[in-house]
Amino acid sequence: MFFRHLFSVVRKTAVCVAMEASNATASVECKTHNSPPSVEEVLKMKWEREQKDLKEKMLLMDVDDWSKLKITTDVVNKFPQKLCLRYVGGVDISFIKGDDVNACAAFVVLEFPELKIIYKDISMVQLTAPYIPGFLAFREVNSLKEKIEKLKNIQPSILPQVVLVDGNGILHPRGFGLACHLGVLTDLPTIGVAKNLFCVKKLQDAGDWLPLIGISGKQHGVIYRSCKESTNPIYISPGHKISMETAIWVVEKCINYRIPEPTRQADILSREYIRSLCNKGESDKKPSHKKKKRERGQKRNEFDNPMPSETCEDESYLGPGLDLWDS
DNA sequence: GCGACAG
DNA sequence: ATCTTGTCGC
Repeated sequence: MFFRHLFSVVRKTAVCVAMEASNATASVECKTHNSPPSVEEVLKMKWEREQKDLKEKMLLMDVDDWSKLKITTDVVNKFPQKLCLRYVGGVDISFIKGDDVNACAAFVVLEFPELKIIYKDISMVQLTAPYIPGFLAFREVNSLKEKIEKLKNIQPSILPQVVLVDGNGILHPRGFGLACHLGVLTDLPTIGVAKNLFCVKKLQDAGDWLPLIGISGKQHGVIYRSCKESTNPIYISPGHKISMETAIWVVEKCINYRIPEPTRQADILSREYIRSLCNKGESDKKPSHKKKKRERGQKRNEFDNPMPSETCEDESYLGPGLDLWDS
């Protein structure tokens, strides 16, 4: 059972998590009408409304047959393809060191359950919006959405039945992370898979706390140990048109290494592209791909930073009743 | 006032 | 996100 892999968090990333205020106010603090609002504050208020509107279209349940049946490897050929999970997508964006605008976006489709790449779309994109914590989607979602829409047009037969997104789903200050945003805009099931815990609510006052093994109410996501080689967990939350249970099931089936294959491949390919940019002429925007792959360089990233030995006493795994933040 | 903050 | 080698362990 994958739930056995869930473990209580004693890592530093989790320490900063705080309890959500019961009287949830807008997370964007409006200054008292003394100083004029900064550009960032204006953006936050505008984007917060947008998130709220889009969130109404979000669906947190399994809507497709494959997600209800969860037919696995051995019987996959005995059923009509419509009932099976066959195509899993992954998206990721990589950046150049000193460039805030130009980045490389990758969208891949893997065949399931073999997890082999059958489609890839990697290209440079322009990211104009700034990155503001809690509003990642406004920086990245358009580039990703375009690639998905492109596939809808040129080869809808291999359109992924679910897309894994690097970033959070409902595990988000306002319950609407990048995975949700992308899901609603593309009308595809999405799953958020983050490599770091995003604090849903900052510690407001001394004494504020958050039970990781929850108390009541809504479950925002799970902390998931994806493989035995790494104690460093990932953070899974449903994005759109998928249930918590199915989201975990999909991620589990996509694990070769710590990061599920769809997003891992998207990450590898976009980095590779950026790298070939640097090796090539700096003025040329269209570099020719070099087939040179650094087998060892990749491998390093696969097993990220092991947990410090002092924090390794986490034999306390969470049970199936895991709750996270209340909403 | 300062640090933290998915990617 | 990005800057970065070797190294320890199964």
